[in-house]
Amino acid sequence: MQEALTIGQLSARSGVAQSALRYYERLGLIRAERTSGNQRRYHRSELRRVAFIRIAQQVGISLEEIRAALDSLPAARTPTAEDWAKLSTTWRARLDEKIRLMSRLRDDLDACIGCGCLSLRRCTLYNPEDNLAGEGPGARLVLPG
Amino acid sequence: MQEALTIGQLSARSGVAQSALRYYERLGLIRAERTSGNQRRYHRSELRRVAFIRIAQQVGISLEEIRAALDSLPAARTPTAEDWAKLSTTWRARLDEKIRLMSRLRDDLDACIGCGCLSLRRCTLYNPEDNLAGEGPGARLVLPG
DNA sequence: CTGCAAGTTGAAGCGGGGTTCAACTCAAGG
DNA sequence: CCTTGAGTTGAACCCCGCTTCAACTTGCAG
Repeated sequence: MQEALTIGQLSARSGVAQSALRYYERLGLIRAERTSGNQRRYHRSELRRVAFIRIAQQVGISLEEIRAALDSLPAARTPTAEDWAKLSTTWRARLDEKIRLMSRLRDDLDACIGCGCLSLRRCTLYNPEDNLAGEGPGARLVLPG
Repeated sequence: MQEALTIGQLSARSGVAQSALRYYERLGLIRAERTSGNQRRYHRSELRRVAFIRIAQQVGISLEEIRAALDSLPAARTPTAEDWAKLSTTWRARLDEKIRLMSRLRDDLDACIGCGCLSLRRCTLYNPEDNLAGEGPGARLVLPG
């Protein structure tokens, strides 16, 4: 098993179920060669792809988006450290954005806890873009009773 | 429309589709009285519940969990500011935890970008609990080629 | 050569979070 | 009244990310 990994090995090493690996293959996220007997054999570099997929998922990226990103890797050669780093960097930006949003949500929530409000119309937490303004009487800042 | 809201009004004010509101009702997340002609009429406090639901969803909480949390609200009276604040505070903790996890993910990703690695076995990013240790040859820290 | 674990496939199922549809009924203004 | 828009229902459907199943076939150790 020096060169190629069986699906069982890839699964054990990556912690991803075999069924999920086959599913990823169907979606074009990973690739496998076949033995004469039609069994999958994975190149070691697929380990890295799988790792990348799981990490991206944790960042909240859909499999379709991940596929698109992976498609940008050079097909001709095994991706280098720089190739991966480049992709990771774009994930890093996504992560930053997510963290930023969640932090804001938290801060807004703090403000709302202060007044006990969860006002739909005024609360930045629920209505960040203020796109429901001018709706008539509207919710009040403080609970009626 | 001083006292009760129709489903159309609640939908417009909350930005949540009518179908979703009916769905939430089926799941026991919100309630409605009925007119003599069987139409839903929502108490204004339901606006607040809906706001709460959407916020909780953004934090990544399932509808079932949200239902459980909302069930802890006093059924006998309209929830007060303090009731909401108490719930919000527990969400705040969830948010903190999520932010903590994502920040760690980001820091780990930074480290990995530094070395170009996405090693399954060594990388804390992918294998935080180190639960795959001792798997044989294993992935190397630096890409083979 | 045999026997058993490991691998193969397509189709179906699942849980979450809804949307869409058909076939009605209600409410309210002219 | 009558019309028209708003509401009602259950059932069916959708997308996502998988898992499970049945019915085989391969690979390899003894």
